Amino acid sequence: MEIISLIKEQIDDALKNIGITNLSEEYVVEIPPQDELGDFSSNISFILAKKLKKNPKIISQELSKELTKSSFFEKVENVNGFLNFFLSPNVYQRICSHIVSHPRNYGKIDIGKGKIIQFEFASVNPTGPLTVAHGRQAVMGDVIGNIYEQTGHIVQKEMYLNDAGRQIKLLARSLWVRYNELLGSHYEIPEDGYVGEYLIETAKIVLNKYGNSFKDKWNEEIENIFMEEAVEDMLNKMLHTLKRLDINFDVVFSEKLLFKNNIVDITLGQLKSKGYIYEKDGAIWFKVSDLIDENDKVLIRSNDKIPTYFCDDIAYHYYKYLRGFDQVIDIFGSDHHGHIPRMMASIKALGLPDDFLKIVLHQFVNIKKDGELVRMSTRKGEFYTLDELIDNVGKDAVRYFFAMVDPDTTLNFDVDLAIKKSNENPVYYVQYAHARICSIFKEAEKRGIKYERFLGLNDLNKNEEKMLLRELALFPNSLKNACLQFKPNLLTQYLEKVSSRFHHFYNSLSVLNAESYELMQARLNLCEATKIVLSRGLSILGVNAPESM
RNA sequence: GCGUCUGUAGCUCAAUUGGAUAGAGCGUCGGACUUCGGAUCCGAAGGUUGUGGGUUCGAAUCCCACCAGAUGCGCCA
Repeated sequence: MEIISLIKEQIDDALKNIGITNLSEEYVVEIPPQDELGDFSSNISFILAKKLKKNPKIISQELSKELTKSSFFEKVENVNGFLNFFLSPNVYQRICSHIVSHPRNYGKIDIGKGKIIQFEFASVNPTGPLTVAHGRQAVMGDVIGNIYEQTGHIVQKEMYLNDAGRQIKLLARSLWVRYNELLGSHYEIPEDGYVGEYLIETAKIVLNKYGNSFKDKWNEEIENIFMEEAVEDMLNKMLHTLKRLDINFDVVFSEKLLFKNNIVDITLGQLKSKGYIYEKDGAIWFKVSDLIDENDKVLIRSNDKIPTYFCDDIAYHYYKYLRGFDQVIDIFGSDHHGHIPRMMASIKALGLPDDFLKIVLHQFVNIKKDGELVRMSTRKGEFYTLDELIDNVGKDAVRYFFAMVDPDTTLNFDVDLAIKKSNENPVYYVQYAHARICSIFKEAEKRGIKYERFLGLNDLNKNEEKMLLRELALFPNSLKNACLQFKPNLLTQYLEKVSSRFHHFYNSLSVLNAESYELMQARLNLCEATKIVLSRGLSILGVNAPESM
C-alpha cells in the first residue's frame, strides 16, 4: 500500500475517462505547502497544458470534476491550476489498519525484485585508527544497504582490505621503529611513514609475542612478519570500532586474495581478448582512450611488474562479477571521483552490463574543535578518531548524525557542541516520540484498559489525526526515494516529520482521556501505527528505539 | 589550465528533483492545561537562496558567465 501510487492510479483512470491516454511525461503527486490546501496535490495540469496547448486551469477543472466521482476522495479542488486532493475518511482508516496489521514489514516495496546487490564501503588502508570521515562512509553504506533490503534487494556488505603494497611496507617499517624504541634502540621513522602513537601499542603486542628477536635486525622475512602483525592489529581495531556502531560486514576481502586466486591474470586476459591492452616502455597499458576522453593508464608497472592500484581494482570488480552479483554499489569519498570514469570504462571493456557498477560518493567531514577546523591525516597521526566520537556522543547519536546529512554536502562537525549538548542531535526527538508512545501503552495497562485493534477507526477525523496518518502513509514512498537517490537523510527527515506530527497530535488531543471508548481505542491504534513506523525507521538507521529514556 | 562537488537564517542542515507564502533543529525573545512523559507544544524575530544574466505559466533547483571553498587530473593508493 503506497499512497502516492494509489492516487496516481486514480488520476490515470480519470485521464482515461476524459480521453487522454499515452501521457509520457512524469507528473508529481506531493504534499501541498500548506495543510489547508489539501492532503495531496498534483501538477498534472501544467504538464498537460504544455502538451495540449490548453489553459491549465481548464484542464484541472475537467479533471477535478472527473476525480470527484471517485470514492477515494472527499473532494478535489483546483487552485491556480493545481489539483488538490482531500482523501475520504475511509482511506485514512485503511491506512491505519494496514499499518497495524503489518508491524514487521510495513513500508517494504519491491523495487529490486530479488536482485543480489553487493555494497562495498569503508574500504581503507589498514594503517591507522578510523577517523570520523570513515565513520560517515561506514554509516552511509550500512544504512543504504539496509534501505536496499527494505526495497526488495538481497544485500551483501563487503569491505576491501588494502593489505598489500607500498603503504603497508611503510607501516611495517614504522612499526619496527616503534618496536625497537621499546627495546631502547633508536631509528628514524621513514619519510611518509606513520608517526601516530597508536603503533606503540601494536609494537607491544609484537614484543609480547616474539620477544626481542628482531631488535636491530631487518630483512625481508622480518618485514613480512611486521606487515602481517601490523595489518592484523589494525584490522582488528577497525572492525572493533565499526562493531561499536553495529556495523558488520558479510565479507572482508583481502587484496592478497586477488593474487592467490590469479584474478589479476584472468582479468588481464579478458581485457586482452577484447583488444584493450598493449605494451609500451616495458609496462602494460589499458586503452582507456578508446572508451573515454582520458589518457591510457598503466596496469602493470615496468620496473617491478607489480599491478597498479587501478589494475587491482579492475580485477577486484571483475571478480565481483564472477561471484555472481547482479549489481555492485561502491561508496567512496569524493576524492575518488576521478576514478569513476576509468572504472566505468573498464566495466565496459570487460563486456559487463553498463549498470553493473554504481559508484556513490560522499563529501568529507571537517572536524571543528576548540573553534578550529582540524585537518585529518592518518599518516601524520593528527585526527579525531571515530572511537573518541563514539565515546563522547554514543552510538545512536553518531549513526543518526551521519545519516541525517545529504552525502553531497561537506559536513562540519563541531565536536565540542556535540559533546556539550546532545540535544543538538534530532535523534532524541525521534526516540522521545517512540518512548512516549510506549509510555501511553504502559499507562493504559496500569489503568486496566485493554487495547483493541481496529476498533473505532472511523472516529479518526480530527485534523491532527489525519495529518499524522497521512505522514505514516508516506513511509514506503520515503524509503523508495532514499533508495533511488542513495540518500539516507531522506529517511531521517521523514522520521522527524512523523515525530513532529505525533508530538503535535499528543499535545492537542488526549488518547486515554478521549471523549469515548471507541475514540480512545482508535487513537491507541493510531499510536501503535506511529510506533511501528518509528521503530521500523529507526531500525533501518541502526538506531535504538527505546521504550523509555 | 581542464573536470567534479558545494555555496540557502547567527550556527548545523532541509526543500519529495521545475511547483503554490524557501522549511526544521540549536541559539535569542515571549508564552502553555494541577489530567496519558516539559527531551514536548504554541508564538515572535531572523532570507535579495554567493553575484549577474537567460530559459517559462513558475527557478534555490535547468543553461551561460563570474566569485568563493573542497577535491581530482601519477608506472601513489
